[in-house]
Amino acid sequence: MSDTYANLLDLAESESCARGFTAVSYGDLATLAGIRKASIHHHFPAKASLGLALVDRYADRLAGELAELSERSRSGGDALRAYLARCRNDLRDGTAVSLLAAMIADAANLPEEMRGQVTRLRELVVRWLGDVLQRGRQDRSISVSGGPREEGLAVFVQLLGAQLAARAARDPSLFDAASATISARIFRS
Amino acid sequence: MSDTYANLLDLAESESCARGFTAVSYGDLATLAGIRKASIHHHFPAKASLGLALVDRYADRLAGELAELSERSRSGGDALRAYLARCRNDLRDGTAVSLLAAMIADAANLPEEMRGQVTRLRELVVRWLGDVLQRGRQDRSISVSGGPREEGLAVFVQLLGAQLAARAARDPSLFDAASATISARIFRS
DNA sequence: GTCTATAATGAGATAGAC
DNA sequence: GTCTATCTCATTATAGAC
Repeated sequence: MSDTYANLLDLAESESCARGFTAVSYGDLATLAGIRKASIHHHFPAKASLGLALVDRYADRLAGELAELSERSRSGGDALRAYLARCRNDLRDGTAVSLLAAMIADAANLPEEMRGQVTRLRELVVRWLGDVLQRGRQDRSISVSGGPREEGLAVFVQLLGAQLAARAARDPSLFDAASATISARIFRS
Repeated sequence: MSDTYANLLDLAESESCARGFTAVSYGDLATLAGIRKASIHHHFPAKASLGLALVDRYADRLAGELAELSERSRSGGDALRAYLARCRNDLRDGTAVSLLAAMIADAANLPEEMRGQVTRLRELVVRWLGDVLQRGRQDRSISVSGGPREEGLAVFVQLLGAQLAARAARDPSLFDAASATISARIFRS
């Protein structure tokens, strides 16, 4: 794994969060990386292989980060708060969303294999959110009316929509307004 | 009524709901309409003009439909239920979303003028949802904890996320699962 | 690993005949 | 209004030199 390889993945991720994987071209990446676009084919023969490498790397990182986030949090409420902050942070100045949100928005134009990975990633996050809500209910930091699984999915899609609406308006504060009810509805204390 | 013009808009709308406006080409539309792509330029000289006509026509139709939906509903709860059914119906077999959702997902790649129209459309719907929640609170068909405006925005982005997640998975039932908490949380009776 | 050069395709768009 | 023909440009991708 050369520097260029990882650097190309970094650039592809950043650009995909801003405009979607489909809109990112080898020409864009070549310019950003300071090499020629033909050179990118040495690392990623086809664009689908770049996409797969991108989502696979992200899946590993996300699973690790969520696990770490659970461990570090002293309550389910803390973990959920940290996840909210993470989503908010991915918005940058309102020109981007998290990679998972970007891929869900763009899924209809993604290679089939990539779309399957996106579904698995969504299920991973929804499951994690359900666990966090369950934990928060037990430690009394969270109050949800429905079952943790369906509430986890509800939180996920609300944050997904909030991120995409904020990017569309290029206004990160829209995310805050659109996700405020999660805090208001769920957190105790 | 004129034939090709309206037909092209219909086809562009249908394809945009499935794959996003950016992914729809003159070549696609020409094949679907049974004409040559050069002929499309007679009706829409540039693709941006097609996009503008598309979103403008949708804005008119949506405003009318929402107003009619308010009038026909006997309570705020009924109006919200009808809106939920409308979103669900736009999913078709899980391969599409409502045009507004599709444009928000694709906004980063849309012509600037189109993006402005998308923002105005989003504000229109969020305002309508806020009014409906307010009305439902007064007629006691709806129970919301927060203010109608922020709850309206929350409902909007949850439905936005639910639609896009369902399209990504090509599974319309995912929309049902992801929007179930709206009914559970809000409706009285 | 990166380069130049070059397909091969498909996109949006224009000119002008009918 | 629709056609053929053509243009320009961007895209993914390959071959082969260095």
